Amino acid sequence: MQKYFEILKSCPLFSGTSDAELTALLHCLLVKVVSFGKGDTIIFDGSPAKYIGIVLEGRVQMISIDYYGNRNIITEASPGEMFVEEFAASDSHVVPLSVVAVENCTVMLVECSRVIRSCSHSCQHHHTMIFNLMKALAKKNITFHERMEITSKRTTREKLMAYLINEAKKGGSAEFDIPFDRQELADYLEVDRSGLSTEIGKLVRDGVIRTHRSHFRLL
Amino acid sequence: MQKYFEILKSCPLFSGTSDAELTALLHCLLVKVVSFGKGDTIIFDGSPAKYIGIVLEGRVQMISIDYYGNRNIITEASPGEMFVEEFAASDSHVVPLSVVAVENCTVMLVECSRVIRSCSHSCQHHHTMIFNLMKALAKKNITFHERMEITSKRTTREKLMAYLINEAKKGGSAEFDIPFDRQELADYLEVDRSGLSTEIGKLVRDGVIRTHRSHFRLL
DNA sequence: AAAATACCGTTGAATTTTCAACAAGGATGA
DNA sequence: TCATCCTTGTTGAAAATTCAACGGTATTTT
Repeated sequence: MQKYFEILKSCPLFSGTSDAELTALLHCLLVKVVSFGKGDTIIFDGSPAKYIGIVLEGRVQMISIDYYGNRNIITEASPGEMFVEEFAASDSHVVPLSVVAVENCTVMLVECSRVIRSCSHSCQHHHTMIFNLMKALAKKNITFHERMEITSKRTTREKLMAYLINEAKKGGSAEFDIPFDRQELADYLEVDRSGLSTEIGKLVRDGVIRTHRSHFRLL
Repeated sequence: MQKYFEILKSCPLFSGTSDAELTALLHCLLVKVVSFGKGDTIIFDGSPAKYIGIVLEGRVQMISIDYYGNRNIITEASPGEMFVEEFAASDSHVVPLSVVAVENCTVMLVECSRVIRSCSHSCQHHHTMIFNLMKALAKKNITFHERMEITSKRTTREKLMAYLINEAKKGGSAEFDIPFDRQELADYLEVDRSGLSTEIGKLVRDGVIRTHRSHFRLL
């Protein structure tokens, strides 16, 4: 557990918590640490929304698959980031998506009721965590707004450009790597993969971007 | 102000607050009550994210308009519901959308910093409000997931059916009114209005639905 | 190192959406 | 009541997306 201390301290849920406090909290919170192999499903669509997930190692994706088999990549989370906290924190008792491991990974599952309800000997920490959770939920909301800003565009080209410009802005550079392969990017942008490839080809020919695999450069 | 007491008590932010406490809080919170005419813009895209909005009368829509003039209706809020709280509660200092009055309406604007920071004489209330805000943000997150579940569908017909089935479920009846006219529904579903009308016509001919204006019935 | 697998770009046909324009039907207001 | 404005459905042409299939190239595994 000690080996994940730095990661946990970077998690927004524990922001403003000292090492000693964190140690105490981990005992109070009834946590589980679980490892998964690449491709494994960590949380199944429709399962009870009881836990807040925290990525400790590896990377996970939140996906949903519709009736026709179209996969929709909703978000992804890296070490230190939370997932499915919105479902655990609300009164919806079900997680309406699947969480899958895109690489070997280790996650921590925290019972949300333990986070939200005050316990006898560390009330101040629970107040802090509720505040942190509130902040994290607000931020996640904004992440969704950003995603919507992208996916609400009507054409593949517009979606792609909106996404790339946003990534460049986030990374602070016109040259960057994206966390998706082509199929994943298509599933994130909600478009057809071959159409996406075609559009990328056009953008390259038009001299707007350069790319190789997951590496992109805006010109 | 007294006339809005019942509405305010139904607002999730004040859940679990007594009349006396609410009166005290309103003094502490530095609120503004403002009225707008139909079509007025209540909050402009790009303005500072300082306030939490609460609808007291009328109805508001959160919209964004892209480079080409396409309107995107993101959510709408009725009396007792909050809006733009996700931006005020996070550290993003700007509201990335516009809030418009779809009919004459009155809203209350609460300085978010007053809600979040504890003040000397009513700390317990601030804890409660932070908790309530956390719950509300989690719920709003889920609302976005539901919307995404709809807009991520690839065809107009699928989007429309997903929307209608969801509305029927929410209302608990196969017969219901939607809060949109055709253009608004198209802007919510992120599709073309004429294409939407065509698709509605087909669904009616196929015997799947009946509709007149904003009234729908699933068969 | 070879084989197997996964990833990516391309193509053409079919489907769907978008766009512009128009007409009918309701609603609104003078 | 009449005139005007807004909403809705329709249509046809243009544009874009989807779908299926294939080949070449990288990556991974054996």
